[in-house]
This record gives sequence, C-alpha cells and structure tokens, in this order.
Amino acid sequence: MNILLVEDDAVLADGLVYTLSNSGYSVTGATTGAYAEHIMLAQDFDLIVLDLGLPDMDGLQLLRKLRLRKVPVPILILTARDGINDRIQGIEQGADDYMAKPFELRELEARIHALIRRCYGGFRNDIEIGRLILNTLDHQILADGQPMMLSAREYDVLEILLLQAGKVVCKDRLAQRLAADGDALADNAIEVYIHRVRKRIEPYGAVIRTVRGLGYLLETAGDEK
Amino acid sequence: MNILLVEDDAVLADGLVYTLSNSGYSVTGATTGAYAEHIMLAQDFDLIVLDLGLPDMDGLQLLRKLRLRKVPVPILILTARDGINDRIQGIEQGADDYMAKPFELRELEARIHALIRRCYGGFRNDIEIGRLILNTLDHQILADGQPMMLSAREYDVLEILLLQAGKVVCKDRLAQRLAADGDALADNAIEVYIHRVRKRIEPYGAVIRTVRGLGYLLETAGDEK
DNA sequence: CCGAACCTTTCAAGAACCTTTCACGGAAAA
DNA sequence: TTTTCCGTGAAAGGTTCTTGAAAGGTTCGG
Repeated sequence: MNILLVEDDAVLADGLVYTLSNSGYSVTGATTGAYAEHIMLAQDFDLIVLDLGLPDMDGLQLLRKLRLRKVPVPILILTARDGINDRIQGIEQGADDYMAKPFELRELEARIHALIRRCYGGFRNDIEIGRLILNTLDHQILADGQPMMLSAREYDVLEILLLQAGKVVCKDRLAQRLAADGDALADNAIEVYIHRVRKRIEPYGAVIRTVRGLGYLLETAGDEK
Repeated sequence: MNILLVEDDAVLADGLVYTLSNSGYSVTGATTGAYAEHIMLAQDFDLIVLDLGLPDMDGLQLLRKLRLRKVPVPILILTARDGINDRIQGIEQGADDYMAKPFELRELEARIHALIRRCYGGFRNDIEIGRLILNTLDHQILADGQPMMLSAREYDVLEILLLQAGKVVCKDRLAQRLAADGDALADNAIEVYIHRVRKRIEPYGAVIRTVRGLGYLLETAGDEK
C-alpha cells in the first residue's frame, strides 16, 4: 500500500513516515505541492495525506486540481486550520476525511486504515484474458472496457472458464453448472454453449481450446503450445 | 438516498431527521438496535448514522454484528464518548467515520456526503451521463442544465441508475428501493418505471440498457457493444 | 476407414421483458 | 367543498430473447 505524505514540517513528516512505515505502509514524502504533483505522475498511490499549509501553494488548490483531473485516490487532510468552515470546505471540495492538528497518531492510523478498507476493501478479483476482464464482484465481464452482454447461461460458461483460465475444465463440471435446476441436458448442450460463447469472445483475443476427451480451456489468442 | 438514523435521544433525532430531510435525504429513524436490525432486512440504506449509546444494546456490538454479516453499508458513528480509544475502537471495528457530540450539523452533513460520494465509486460531486447531471450535493438531476421535473418514483429509479452508472443494477435492488413502505409491488412494476424513465431521459443522450435476467444499466447513448 | 467426439445450424416453446391502458387516491386548483 | 390533475401501481396483451433439443456435418484417433 503506497501512501503519499504531503507535509512541509520536517519533524512531523519524519514521525509520520516512521510510524506509518512500521504499520506496513510504503510512504513517500513530499514537502511541496509541486513535488507532490510531480511524483504522482511517476507513481501510483493508494492514499494521500495532505497538509493544507504548503510553502508553494494552498493545499486546497492542489486538492481541487487533482479532482478536476479526475484523480480518484482517497485524500485525508491534515492541518492546523480547524475552523468549521475549513473542515467543510475541505470535504466538499473532494477530501475524504479531515483531521486537525494536534492529533493522535493512532487515530490518524485508524482513519487511514478505514479509508483504505473502504476504497480497496472489496478485494479486487479481476481476471484478465485477452481483452476480457471478469469482475467477480459485480457479476460482470468487460470486453474492451465495455460491459459485455451475455445471457445467463453464456455468462455461467464463460465465468467457469475464466476462473480456471489456462486450465482444462471438464465437461462434467460445465454440465453440472448449467443443469443447476436438476434437469438433465441434451448430450450436446455443452457443445452448443461453447460454440455460442466462442463466437462472443472471439473478437476480444480470447480463445476456447478443445482438449479432446477431457474438456475445454480458455486462453489468450495466439498462446500456442 | 436512504439514511438510517439509529439514535435514542428523541430531540436530537428529530433535529437530524429535519435537517437531513431538508438536504434531500430520505431518513428513517430507529431508537433501538433491535429495530435498526429489523428495518435493515426490509429496506436498503445508503448510509447508517449510529449512536453508540442505545437502550437495548451497545452500538459497537451492532456495528460488529453488521460487519460480521458483511453488510457493506458505510457507517458513521455519532456519540458522546470522545476518548481517543473510543474513536479508534469504533473505526477499527468497521465504522467509516466518527464524530463526537457536540458536533456541528453542517460538518455532519459534509461527512455524510463525503462517505456517500466515496462509496459510489466517485470522488466528484456530480455524475454525468449523456446530457444528464446528477448533483449529489443538492440531490437534483439536470438535463441540459435545466432541473428535470420527475415524480418521486422516477427520481428514485434514475438516481440509483446514475449512482451506479455503467454497472448493472439488479431488479431486486430497484424493487427494494421502490417498496420503501413494505408493500410488495406488482411483478412488472419495475418494468413500468423503467419504461417511464426511459421516455424521460431518451432526449438527453442517456440510455437504459436491459441485461436480461439481471437488471438494468445506465449509459451514454451510442456506447455500443 | 470407422466410430467417437465434437462442431454448427436450425427451430419451437416459453420465459423475460415492453408497452399501453385503466382505476384509484391524494394533492392542488377552482 | 368540489373539481381537476397527476402520480401510482395493477392488469393484460404483444414482443423479443433465451434456452435446450434435434439433426447433420466435421475432425480426430486408432
């Protein structure tokens, strides 16, 4: 987990880097707004701790800039300004949390933890094959970033194959999944569905290979032997 | 936007209901933990404001219970207990934010807003699809810059779809939202409302796509595939 | 070359969904 | 108070899409 700490007070910054590092975060320090902007181009952060009183620019200005640029990273403001209006302004302009100095390190840690939990807590279970992405959380398959329209059965088949991508999935397992209602399927139902799914995913660089006598296997197109 | 307020102090609760309702939220009150748990089964909430001092159980206990049950709804704790350990405990056990009494109503509103904004994947205060803009600050939908006149139900439907724009919203979730009063709806009520909303938003470059067997998805017109 | 396994196309039934219409009830206007 | 209007939700019939079966063709292994 990468945290960007934008804070010009060297003593406080050192203390925070030390504490947060000990908690298992990887912390990068920035003492000016300009440097913070610069380093963000090179590196991806999971959270920003932002002091409003920076030597070269107003922290709120940086905040607005980032949100205008559609940077979605969670931001926690940390500042000496503690007027009610400061707090509200900070939050309304895009910050996720706001703590006034002096503060307890343990509370800051807890709030950082809560933010990261909220933003990345739904552990990302994305599986990518070709230009297909399976998002198991929202029951959706993206093709070239667009939600792919599949019927229920087609989705079932493709999901099984994606979850076991690169491995052979035997026909029995597919049959079991498709016959969830108990009815037995025609003996070639699997083949029909594999055929349908093949046509759907072909344009997106994913291929279902047949393993005769065993089952099927999903892989990136062009992944020969 | 539905908020569940769990607070046993009638005076404070009334004040909060009044303020939050005026800000465009639909607020449901619960004065006991047991009732809160009960009402959550029937209705879908976007946020819970939780007082720790309840007559029948400890608020933290309720919090733990919900998180154990993997209820993902954001929770803001509101309490008289202001020890640093109380704060940390509350957050570590699954709360997203923590405010101590006495507090400023405006700050509570701002923090509620930040949480809802963050939980719907956003970081900006407005969501734009086609020529429609949902402003999450004043709970209004603009079409071509003009406020759109919608009936209560139509607004509910469109808001849910806008908040989850690009993702599939299942019919159950829509049904639960529309059946806020507990009555079951006719089996095709959702379809009727989708139809009505479609007619309303069609002229503004927004489209509701059907995902058969799952639900609906709002997107910009012309986003084919 | 033969049989088994697999591919592909077609089709009917029914599920899921769309659209229109209508009646009721509450709120605003007269 | 009465009238009118609009939101709401039920009902019903029409439309589209999924599903699974059937049947004939193709490829593979022996």
